Amino acid sequence: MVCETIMRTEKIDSLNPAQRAAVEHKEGPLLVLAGAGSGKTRVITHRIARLVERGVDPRKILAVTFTNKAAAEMRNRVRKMVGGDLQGLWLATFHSACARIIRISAERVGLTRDFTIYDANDQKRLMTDVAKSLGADQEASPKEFLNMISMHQGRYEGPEVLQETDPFDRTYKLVWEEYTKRLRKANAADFGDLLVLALQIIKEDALKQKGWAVRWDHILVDEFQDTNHVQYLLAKTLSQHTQNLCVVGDDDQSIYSWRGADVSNILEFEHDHKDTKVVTLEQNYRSTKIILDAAFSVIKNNTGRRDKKLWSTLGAGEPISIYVGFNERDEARYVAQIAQKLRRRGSLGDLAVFYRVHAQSRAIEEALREASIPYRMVAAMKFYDRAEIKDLISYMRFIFNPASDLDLKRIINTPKRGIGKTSVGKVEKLGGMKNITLYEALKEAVKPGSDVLGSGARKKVSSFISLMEGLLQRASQVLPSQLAEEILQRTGYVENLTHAKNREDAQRIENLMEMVGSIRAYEGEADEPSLLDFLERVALTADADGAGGEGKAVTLMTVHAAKGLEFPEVVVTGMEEGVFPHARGLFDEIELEEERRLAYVAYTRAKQRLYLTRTESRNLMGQTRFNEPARFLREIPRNLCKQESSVNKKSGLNGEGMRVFGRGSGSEYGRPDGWNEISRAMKDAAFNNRTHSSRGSRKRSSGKESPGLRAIRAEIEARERKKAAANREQTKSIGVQPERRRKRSQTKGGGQSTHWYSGMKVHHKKFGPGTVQAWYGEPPNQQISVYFFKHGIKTIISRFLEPI
DNA sequence: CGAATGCGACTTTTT
DNA sequence: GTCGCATTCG
Repeated sequence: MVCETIMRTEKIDSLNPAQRAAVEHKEGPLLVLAGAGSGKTRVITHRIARLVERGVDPRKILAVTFTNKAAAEMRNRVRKMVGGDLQGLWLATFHSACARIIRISAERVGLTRDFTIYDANDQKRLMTDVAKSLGADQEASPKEFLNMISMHQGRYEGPEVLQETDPFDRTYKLVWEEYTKRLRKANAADFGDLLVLALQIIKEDALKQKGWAVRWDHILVDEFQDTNHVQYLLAKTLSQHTQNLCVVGDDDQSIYSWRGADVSNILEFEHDHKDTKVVTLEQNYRSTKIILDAAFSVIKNNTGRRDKKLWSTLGAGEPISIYVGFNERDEARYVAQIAQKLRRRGSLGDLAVFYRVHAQSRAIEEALREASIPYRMVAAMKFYDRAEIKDLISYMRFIFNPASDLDLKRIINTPKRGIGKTSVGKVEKLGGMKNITLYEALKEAVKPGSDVLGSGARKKVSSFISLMEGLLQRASQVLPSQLAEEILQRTGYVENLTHAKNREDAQRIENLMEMVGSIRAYEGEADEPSLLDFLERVALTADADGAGGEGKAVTLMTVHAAKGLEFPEVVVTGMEEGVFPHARGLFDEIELEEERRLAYVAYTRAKQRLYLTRTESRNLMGQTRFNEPARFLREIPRNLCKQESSVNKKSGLNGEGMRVFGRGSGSEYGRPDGWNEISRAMKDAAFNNRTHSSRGSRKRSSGKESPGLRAIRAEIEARERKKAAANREQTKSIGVQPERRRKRSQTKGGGQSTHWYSGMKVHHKKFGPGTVQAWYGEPPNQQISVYFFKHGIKTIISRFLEPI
């Protein structure tokens, strides 16, 4: 304890030599390779403080981070260090910094200061519209179009890179151009645009060595491994005149390549910047040695990483706990047990539970609620996602920027005011013809002499327009919160809910009140509260980080959300092939390595204790799966682990299994008998096998499998081997097909085979790439089939033979 | 025009 | 299991 305190103090007050070198570095490019927990944020904040101390004007410093959270934290720390005198320092996320730049120079890229930022939802709705109107909706889904666009944007490429000769590219190009046109017409920009447009502006300036290009003397970039090409170019262009570019990152923690992050930015930084000073931070101040060793033994399996290994003086610490649950509820119960243990110590806040995908949180939440353990979830946008909140925001956005057709369409008939699809469609057409915004078209349509609308609709539209005009006026006179209240009142939104009188509606009203409250809170906290600023925050803030509600509660979040955080105790759930690593990455080396980095990030969040859990059986997306243990589990040396308990102990398997499948509740109840039989048989086999192998040494039990199992295994393995090659080819070719719109076919007959399994006849057949459908018994029991991920029966059998 | 119903699709990560 | 969408019906 004493030791720890000393350590802490030292950590705060002094820098180690490497850190100091990074902080003191004066001019020229600087690359800081900062391993997990090596004091990366400290280096940046100290460096900023040091620059100011050395007389650099804070106005000449730009520090960019990736998340709002990081930016806020950094701001706090710097403020403390420098003592409040940060006037003019830019410390922001890439996106908000770019938004700011664009607002100031909006006219140069065809926007006005009041432009709206479209989030993923808005983008999708707009794209749906665009694709439909161009008849391109058969070529790809809106989401796919958007993905392609954002990929190109991230590389700083425009539609002009597309080949006219390629039929798909030609449509895609049209779609892209139309999409951009409509965005601009709505005076809006999407996320990708923010970066691209800002870069455009800056590049223009760079040619003449003026304006934004020479605005800052020092550029600092955090989480550099997550930057995409545009972000890289932004940093580079902004620092061209001084070369004072400091980038900090860790290639092992690059987990955003799926959205365009380019690790080569960090791997090749030195090639691109002559005379780069490189500092590597390898001393870890966060985790115990065991945790670091485990993390390293996993990450070292990746290729092409920069060589480094973290070390720590914090002592070996506890072994890593591994728990094998029967199903996700059992797993969740185990999590709740850990939480209870901490609660008795009064340190619930020390615990964080991670999962690969949000869908996993459900079971955990339920178990925690059942045990009355408070938790807070770092969920993406749950609150803002609610319809009523979106409505209110749409009102506010429309009032702020009446060119936003998307918002107008959302609110024009919410609450119901008799302006239906037909009317809107007519007016939309008018707008399209005259090339004016929807709102302008509405005004046209009610002018005397116009015959676009019938008299009934006309009247309703007029009254809507006057309602909006009234609110538009108020916008400039009152604070956002006041405006919100007036919207809710004057549009009859709240009244409408009050009348309806459902339980849900009451909740909706409450949510709206909460929203108004949070706007007020914003006004109290912001330097210059304005509608513009507020809406920008809404658009650029995905993490609704629980408004300071740290308190005594367990933290639940995805691994991605956990990056940059640390907790004394961490549980990583769902350590199974197909869950973590996620099924999508299973067949691709590159993606698999990213999953591995993700695991690395997860493990290195833990300071003192790390728990890893997996399950025998997992219900996810409506299907029950029996997954292999995650390779990220197997890659950890056994001597660092301790198996807490597992299904082969006491009630874990048979008792629980019977309960769940025999007379469980919900969808599990009443399954046809075949289900029980197959699961029973499998579990029995597992049980028998486990009782042999789990005793004593942890060696693999290959010699101990029963003759029956061995035979089955041999047979299946032979078959699998034979199929493997063909299978792989097939998977490959299927993967690229534009056939995705077609439903997966369930043609009978093809590829069906039968195996004897524990004295039971099991049929199985290939169902899709990497998935095998298996069932027990004869039809009509087929419909109770189980989907075995990846290898089918082999998965189950081989799993039984593995200790972990 | 709007409500009800059914259907299907979609389930990785986020600024 | 959940959501949004589309179609249908009143």
